[in-house]
Amino acid sequence: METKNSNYRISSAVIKRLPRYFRYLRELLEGGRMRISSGELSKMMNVTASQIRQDLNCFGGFGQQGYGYNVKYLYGKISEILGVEQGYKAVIIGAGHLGLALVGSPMFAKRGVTLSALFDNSTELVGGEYGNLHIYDISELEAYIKENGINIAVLTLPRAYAKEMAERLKNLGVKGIWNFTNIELNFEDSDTVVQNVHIGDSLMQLTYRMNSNEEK
Amino acid sequence: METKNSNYRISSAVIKRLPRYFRYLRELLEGGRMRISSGELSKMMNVTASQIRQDLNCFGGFGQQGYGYNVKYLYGKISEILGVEQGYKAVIIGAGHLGLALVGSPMFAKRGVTLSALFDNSTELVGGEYGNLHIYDISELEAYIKENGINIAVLTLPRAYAKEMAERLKNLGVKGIWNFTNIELNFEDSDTVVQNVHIGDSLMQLTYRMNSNEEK
DNA sequence: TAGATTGTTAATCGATTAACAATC
DNA sequence: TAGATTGTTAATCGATTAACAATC
Repeated sequence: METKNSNYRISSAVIKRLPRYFRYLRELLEGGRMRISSGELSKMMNVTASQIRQDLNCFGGFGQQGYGYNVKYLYGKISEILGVEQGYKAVIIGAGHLGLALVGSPMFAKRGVTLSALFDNSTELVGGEYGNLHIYDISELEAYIKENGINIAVLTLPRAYAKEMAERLKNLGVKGIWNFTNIELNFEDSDTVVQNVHIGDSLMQLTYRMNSNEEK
Repeated sequence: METKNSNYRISSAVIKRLPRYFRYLRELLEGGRMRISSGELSKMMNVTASQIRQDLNCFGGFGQQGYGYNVKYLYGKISEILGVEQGYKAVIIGAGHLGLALVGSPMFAKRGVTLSALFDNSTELVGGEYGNLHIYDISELEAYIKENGINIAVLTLPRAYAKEMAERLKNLGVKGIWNFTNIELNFEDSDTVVQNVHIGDSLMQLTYRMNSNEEK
């Protein structure tokens, strides 16, 4: 990427905000908007204009004084930063409801990730199709991943299998694991990164807020 | 709740960490562990002991000098803070794969939330059952929610319906909306709280990290 | 040119960590 | 009592906001 300062570490506070910029810019783009100022975007997103300018400047000067930001250009830059242009390829491991829900969603396509196949260990499911994706037996995992250059594995299998499966995937050279089991996986110092999803934590934030609302 | 300082605002940094404490404490409890020190917990969780003590002290002195924290007691306190003891009752709106995946998960039960029913607008699904839950027609929503004292609605319906449905729920007096559609809902100054889940943001964090890993 | 808005530095604010007295 | 570990204050660190010169 030819953005500035590729070396110094971007704070995780900034990283967590990037996907939200991506979403808002996409909407602006789809709405046919050509340009946007940090001031106007800040109102839409309920953050300060200062923060937006600071965040973007971690990666480079994407705007123009007196003009603002070109929506299409900025969207492209953010996409680049987030790896959307990399054309990552993913498989889903576990063809239960959650796996199938993910197949049915436009989320991956919008983010430049191509879903390639499903895997399961149930003989009932294996051999079937869902949303144009074939469901393979889990024993075919090694061959499939190597042949198809898969970078990402989505874990939607029972948590009991998660750790073992993650190891297997790391050894296969899969570079990203998106983990929906409620286990916290992590590979320190590995070049396989794990993103743990704790959907229950979100439910807890909701109930916390409901609860503290009530006290007033 | 009889914890200290119920009045002053807890920072959102702390709130976001609470569910993780809840998870770790639960595991300790299930493992039969009686007590834990901030030092040991900090090693398990990869945070500083200082942070743990600070976080817990926002709500009260749950430990004991020279001893540490009683696991069961602390778990109880955290549960209280997070609203787990409130016995919230939830319905799921949208009986697609995502909705059904949630029904099948122990997540709600573990967090003190009782799933009560599913709603959908598809005549094929309405009248059916899934995981002991009845699937009602969406037209029955008003009556059902009032009769059954539902506090939480989980939105797993197509995003096009989300905004309208959220309004409807707010007017029905539902106190919490857990929104899985990719829309950002918010009710300022309402006593209905919305928790937006942006699962795609998590995917983007994964691809960001994969991408920045590659640059090295 | 004048107006607008960025990029960036400096100031502020808040969150994290360190340290230690209190106390079990 | 001695040892351990909390609760809490103070110090540090980092993130956010404000301000403004640069510049389109």
